Parts: sequence; structure tokens; C-alpha cells
Amino acid sequence: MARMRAAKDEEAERRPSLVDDAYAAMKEEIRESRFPPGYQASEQEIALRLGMSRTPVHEAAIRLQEDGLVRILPRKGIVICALAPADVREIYDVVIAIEGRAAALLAEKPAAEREAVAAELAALTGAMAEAREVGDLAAWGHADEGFHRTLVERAGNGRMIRINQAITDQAHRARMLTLKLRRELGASVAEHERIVEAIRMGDAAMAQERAHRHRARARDELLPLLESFGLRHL
Amino acid sequence: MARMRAAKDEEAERRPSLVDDAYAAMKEEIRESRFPPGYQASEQEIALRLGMSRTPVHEAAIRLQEDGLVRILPRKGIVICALAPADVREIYDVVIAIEGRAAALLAEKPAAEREAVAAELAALTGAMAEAREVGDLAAWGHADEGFHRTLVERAGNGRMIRINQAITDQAHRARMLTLKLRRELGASVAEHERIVEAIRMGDAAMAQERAHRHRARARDELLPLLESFGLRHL
DNA sequence: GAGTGCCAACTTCCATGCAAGATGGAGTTA
DNA sequence: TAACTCCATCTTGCATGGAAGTTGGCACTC
Repeated sequence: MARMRAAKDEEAERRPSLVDDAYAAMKEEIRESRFPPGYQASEQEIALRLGMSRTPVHEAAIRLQEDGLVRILPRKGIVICALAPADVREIYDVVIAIEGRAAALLAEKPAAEREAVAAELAALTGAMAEAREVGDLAAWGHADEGFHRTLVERAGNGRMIRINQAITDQAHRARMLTLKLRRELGASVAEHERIVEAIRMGDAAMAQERAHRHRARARDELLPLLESFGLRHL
Repeated sequence: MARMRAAKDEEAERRPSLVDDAYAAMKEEIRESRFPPGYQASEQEIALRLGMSRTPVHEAAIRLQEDGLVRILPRKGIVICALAPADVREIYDVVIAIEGRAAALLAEKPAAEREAVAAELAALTGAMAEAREVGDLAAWGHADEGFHRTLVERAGNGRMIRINQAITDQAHRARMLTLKLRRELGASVAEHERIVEAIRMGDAAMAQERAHRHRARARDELLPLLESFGLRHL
């Protein structure tokens, strides 16, 4: 009878603790700018709002600090990290490194697997093109995000997935902002198609190069915009 | 008078808290395999050993879990993460991504800066060659580690440096083990020289490619060794 | 002997208390 | 008015206790 829970023993799916709740809630508030960047909150205040004591909030803050989303100032409070253009540049370089390698790894997989992933990525690219046709910016952003996440996740490297998740979370606010500024939605669709093509052909070097160029192009278009807007942070 | 501490206000250099102490101590014990992989420790026991209460140990454990060095099993304890060959492979892929990008970034810097970094890296490569001549394996490992760390640090991307630090910490035990198994010390020296040459020439694509190949070659030599030894973990 | 249930011991989770560092403003002095 | 000191108040760092989950082994049954 106890055999029925064999999977649980290995996979350890546990119900979330208060710390997990606090972590998720705070992350969500930061993502949605309910806690604006630069805002300094006290653990007590957050604990009160979430209906728990300071301890789980404090421990969640440690994890968020490790993720680079907040900074804990000893005996002063928690500040939400702001994103300067220099930070966005750093983030882009990490993404270029990770996605480039992920694309190469995908291209090195056996043909059948490659084809399955390529189909999945092509579907997301198709959704982007469609969203662009009808002018649905939110749908475009969703599909674009899905494409990039899938690219990394299907490479099957847990550590890369984790790094990608953390860096994507950091960039989320900037992404929301820049989504509205974009003028080159068509270019992204075309570049995605070329990345998928390289993966499908099994050309790792080309896949990496194209993923790299795609992100570098986006960076070179967005960073001047951010700087011209004089955005010191967010 | 208060002006004297102006630097401190910005730079926030604080004396380490007990949490920092616990974090450093536990990390060190893991690195040196004093806590062997798979070992399950209780927070109480560690707290006792470090002469503090459970709280700072618990918070340090959260950070170590975020770093991927331990896993916290709810209501069971802290287990030291073991490294399977699959993990080593994952780590190599991350390193390939990060160091490849770092090498490219270095090659894109202005000539003067490039030259300074190249000189620094060349010196470390020289130290490796020298250590190899006299058969000093520890010195060789030290210089090699310095080369790879410098490669990433001089690229000047704080997030990359952080990722590299975390992943290097994870790999430390495996590195210590495989250092003794290595037969190809000369190949590494030659490959390092060629990476430095590409940086010096300002050829980003070549620098990335050479950094990539260097790590891929090392991986392909070490992984079969690990697997043939039947090392399921460490 | 094999299987089952139960309990005592051990573990973390979380709340809370106390101490100490940081801060901002009132009051003092020149 | 400008600058300085002091203190009330706010903040977290850390210790500790109670609650609840987990485990391993002992006794009991068949």
C-alpha cells in the first residue's frame, strides 16, 4: 500500500511553506511593480500585509536577494533593486551566453528530438507573427517569452534553466516597459525562424550565432531608447 | 567630520554577521569534503559546532541551497549535494556558455585594455607552463583556476562573475578529484595561449570559439574518466 | 519469522522577545 | 542662522520555545 507513494519519496512534492508563500508573493509584487524599484520596505510591514510573522518574510528576502531582486540593508530594511541601463546590458550579455549555448545544444541533439523542438519553437514563432498581424502586443510578448523560455528549457540543462529563470525575472520590469517601445516586431519573427532553421539543420555553430545576433540586435535597439528616455532606473 | 565616512555610506562594507560566518564556514567544510556529499546534518548539530544558535545556520543553509551546494529537506535536515556525471556535464555547459561569452567580451574591448588583460592571462598561462615543467600539480591547478577566473572577472559583468563563482564552487570537489587524473597539462597551456592570442587580436568570434573548444575538450577527456571510475557521486 | 501498528525521539517551521544599530528631529550652543 | 548633540523610535540580528511532521524501532499479532 505504501508503494502508492513511491513517486513522492523521490520527487519530494511538498505543500508550500509560509516561506514559499512569502517568496512567491513578494516576487509577484516586485514583478508587477507594486513594490516599485527603490522602494524600501520593512519586514514587519510586509509580514503584516501577508498575515505572517517576520521570520518567513526574512527568509524569503534572503532568497530574493540571492536572486538579485532586492538588497537587504542591515538594520535598515529591504530595498527593491532598480535596473540601470548598465544592468540591462549585463543581463543581455548573460542571456546571449545562455541562449546561444542552449541553441547549440539543441542543434546537437538527435534528428528526431531536434525536429520536435523545432516544431514547438516554430509554433511559437507562428503565434508571434499572427499576433503581430492583428496588432495584439500582449499576445506577441507572451509568445516571444515562450519562445525564449522553451529554447532554454528544451536544452535540458537544469542549471541553465535556473540561471535563465533568475535573469529573466530580473529583466521582467524592463521588458514590460520596452515592449511598448518596440517597432521591429517583424525582425524578431524572421530571426526566430532562422534560429529554428539552424536547429532543424543540426548546425550548432550557426544556431548559436543566430541566437546570439538576435539578442545583440534587440539589445542595440533597446538600450539607446532606454538611455534617451533618461531612465536611470526601473 | 562626518564627511570622513562618505565612502562607507555608498559602499556599505559591513562587518560580517553570524549568518555570513556560518555561510562561509559551511561552504568551506563542503569544499574540503569535511561534510562529505550525501551527508545529512542537522542544523542543531552545525549550530553547536559553530557556537551559535540555529537561526543563522538556517539562514546560511538557505543561501547554500540557492547556490546549489545543499538541499534542505523539510523537517528532515540538510543534505550535501552530490555530483553525478550528469551534473558535471551540466556544469561544463554553463562554463562553456559563460567563459565563451566572457572571452568574446574581452576581445571587443579597446586595444589598450585588451592588451592589459592579455598580459595578465599570459602571465598565468606562463605560471602553468612553469608548474608543469617542475611537476608541481598544485601550482598548475592554482594558475589554471586563476586563468579561468580572471577571464570572467575582467569581462566586467557582475552577474556573469556571480554565476561563474557559484558554478565553480559546485564543481570544486570534482575539480580536486580530476586534477590528479589529468594527463594533458600541456594541451591546456597551448589552448590558453591561443585564447589569449585571439583576445589580443580583438577577434571576438575566435576568442569565443577557442574558449568553448578548450572546455569542451577538457570535458570530453574527464567525463569518460569519471564514468569509468564508476563515480556515481562526488 | 513476517508483517503491522504505535510511540518516543528527533527534526525543522514559525512566532516572539530582547538587544543593538540606524535615523531623524528637537533642543542647545555659538 | 548654522551646526552639533542627544534621544526617542524604528529597524533588523539572533536566541529560544512551542507546534507539527518524520523516522526508526519495539512490541504485538498471526
